[in-house]
Amino acid sequence: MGRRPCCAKEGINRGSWSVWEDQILINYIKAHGDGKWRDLPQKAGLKRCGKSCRLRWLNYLRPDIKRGNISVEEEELIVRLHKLLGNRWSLIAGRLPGRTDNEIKNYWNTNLRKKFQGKSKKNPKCSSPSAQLKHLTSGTLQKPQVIRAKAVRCTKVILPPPPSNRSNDEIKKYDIDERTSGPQLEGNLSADFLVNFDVNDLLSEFLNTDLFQAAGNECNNEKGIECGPHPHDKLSPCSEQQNCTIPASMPESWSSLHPCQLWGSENFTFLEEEWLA
DNA sequence: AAGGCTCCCAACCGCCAGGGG
DNA sequence: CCCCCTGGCGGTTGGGAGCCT
Repeated sequence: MGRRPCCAKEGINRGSWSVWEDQILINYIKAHGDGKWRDLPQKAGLKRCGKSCRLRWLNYLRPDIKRGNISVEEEELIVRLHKLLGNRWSLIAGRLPGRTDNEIKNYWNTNLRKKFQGKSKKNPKCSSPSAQLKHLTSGTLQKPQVIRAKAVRCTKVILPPPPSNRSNDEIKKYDIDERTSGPQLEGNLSADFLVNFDVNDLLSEFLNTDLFQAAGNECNNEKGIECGPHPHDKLSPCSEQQNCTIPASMPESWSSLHPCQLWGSENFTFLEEEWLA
């Protein structure tokens, strides 16, 4: 017995969506919310597979989708994140607000793959970033934790909780710009949410860029966030009292990779909203 | 002008993980 | 446990647009 198809193939529209189909879907989701994709087409009166409706909504119709060309900053970010994460498009998309995994995947395949792949001789053991991750986690760490990361849409920088001895004003200052809102790691940084791997092995190139060079001892990043020790501490050691400067030229899109996110001293600690051990 | 070719990207497909019964 | 359903992910496809000859 084979896999049950996600929907009946007969009487189902396929291919490009028409304007009126889009409108029906938008209206339905506005009224009832998304989810329950299997039932949605019937309830909404669409002759489409539920999966197709989901895809259309997530990749094209959502109001927060950013359309238009990928900027230079976004492209740089994609390239760096691809080096770091490999073909984990949803994770990469999670760092680019308004961009979808499909869009980034397409952009990579059409514009960047030829440009950036096959340039360097690869270590066969570490032929891809994910392979590197596996290699690192199996070899250098006591307890490998990475299996799969659930992507989150990047709308807010994740910070460790403010030190408890701060005043209210200080804590307020510590918070992130209200322009961005969305998922934030709350409470304690549980080990369940952390994935550790050696920054020097995996990320030295990534971090050793102009954007991530420590430029001083005072934290004067544009959001006024006080930072703790950063991953590039290893590259440019500093004490807990010494913080790092984010260059003013840092593109907005890079805020999703604020070094505060990359928290840790012994190992580079990469935070995602959810890691499944 | 027209036919062939290439590129782009929306859409599809199969697989997988998690949750609930 | 096992099975089924659902949502999510990454790889692939194919139609249309644009370019070239």
